[in-house]
Amino acid sequence: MSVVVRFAPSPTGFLHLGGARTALFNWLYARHCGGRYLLRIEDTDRLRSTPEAIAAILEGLRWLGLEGDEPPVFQSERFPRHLEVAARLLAEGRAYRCWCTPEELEEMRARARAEGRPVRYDRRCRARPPDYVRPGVRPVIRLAVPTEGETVIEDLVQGTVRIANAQLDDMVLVRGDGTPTYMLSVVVDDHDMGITHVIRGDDHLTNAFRQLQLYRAMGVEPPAFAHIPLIHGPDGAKLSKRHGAVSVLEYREMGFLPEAMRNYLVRLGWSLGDREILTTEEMIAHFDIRDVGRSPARFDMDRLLHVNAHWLRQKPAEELVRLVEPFLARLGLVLDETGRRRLLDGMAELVVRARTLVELARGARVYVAPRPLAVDPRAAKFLDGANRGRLARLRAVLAEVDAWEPARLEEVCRAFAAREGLAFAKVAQPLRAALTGTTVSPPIFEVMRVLGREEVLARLDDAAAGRNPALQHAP
RNA sequence: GUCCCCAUCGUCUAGUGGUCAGGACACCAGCCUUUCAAGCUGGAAACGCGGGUUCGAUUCCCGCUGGGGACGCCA
Repeated sequence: MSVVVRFAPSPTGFLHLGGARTALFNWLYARHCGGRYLLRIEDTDRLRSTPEAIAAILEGLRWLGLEGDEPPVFQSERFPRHLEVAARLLAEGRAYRCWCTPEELEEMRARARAEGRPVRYDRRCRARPPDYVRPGVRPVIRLAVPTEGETVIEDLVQGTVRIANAQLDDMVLVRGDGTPTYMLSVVVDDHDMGITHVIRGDDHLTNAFRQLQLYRAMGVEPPAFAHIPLIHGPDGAKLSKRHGAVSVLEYREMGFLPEAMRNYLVRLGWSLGDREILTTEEMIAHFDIRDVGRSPARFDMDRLLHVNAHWLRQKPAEELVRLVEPFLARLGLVLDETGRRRLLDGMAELVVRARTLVELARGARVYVAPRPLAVDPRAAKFLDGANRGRLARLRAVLAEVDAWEPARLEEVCRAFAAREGLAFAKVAQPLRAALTGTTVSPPIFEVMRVLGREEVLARLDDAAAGRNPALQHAP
């Protein structure tokens, strides 16, 4: 049997990390099995579904490389089919009209809760004759589920889970306004789309029992279920907005790489021995939904940063330049030919100091920012009167250096420090401040190499003359 | 309240009826060093508790505790 899976987000918000991981697991399972991975937009709640959310979700999936193998199915376009199934169930006596008002249901629930009974619909309308009518009320259609016995699910992740049918509700299939509910739509669509494996968050586990009853009522074979644990925040509660960024697109803005996101996400609940770093090919080769653990994982930003730093370093310099350009633009920096050349040349020493593209852009200003360089407060302290004079003397020496390469430059600078009666560090830090505008940078002779003699001399002139403005915004 | 799920270092996890319980992130120390990183070396750090079963339980069973999830004419 060929595997068909789907990712089915409801477009009431953005694609969050949990959804992204669910999509990833579906995608990996399909790729591993040589099956198909489909997308379905669950927009049955017309009031809360928005085009913006649909666009954001698809964009998030595109960024992560988890687009569907076929164009997405929009659930709302399949209403007629859903209603047709409901009508059939009604005709067959497997479903019935319920004339209870929301107020009555609320009262029912309140009383059940107060008395410590399960909070369920009491099925009072189930026994009414088919021609019963209650004036002024638009009935809903409910599924008549067994009240005795138990329902068992052989979940690929959760194992055998059983629940007493008394715990089940006669769920609403069609609302009073005649529109189908999620419960009905999901089952009909999964069946019609030929879904063989439903892989989703374990917040849906209890729904699965109800849905199983619907499959039976429809007389069709249910898919296999795999309910994966949710991602929790650092405090252990279900990941939500109060934990900070949850939309995957925010992670793109923070300078994370899609391959790093996939690598981080897949290791939450799934592992391959001791392996922490995995290529997408390796994931596909080894992933099995059956190996996913049952305990929920907490989101850990430090770990994500570490994984991202790793994948950043795998990239060739050319690609990093391309990737960092938009982040430079945000800092108000435009890449001209000189900046591009320097960035490419100095990238190796920049990337080991960055965990994200945002940090990379920050480090890149040394090669990209125009003269006279803005200087941050800490660097400014190194550019006092005494040091300016010293930098002017050093400038004269550097102007005459025979070979402009790091080892030679270091020799010359060390000799200069000795002549000034100073430890080398006392010369290096002011030099760094003048050349980079900061106190943190790649090795100073590397910076000089990349910048070239002319630019170095010009920056020293700026510093000696006190031309550098203060950096306006903290880098 | 009812039902369901979970439980190995702070975090992500590996693992076994007998292991020095392994790795990674984070943390600490040292080396390197012109700053910051990276890198290297070392360190601290876990089987929630109580009962069983067993020659022997982190591992199997039960209970407890703790955590999470679901209980909508939301999805």
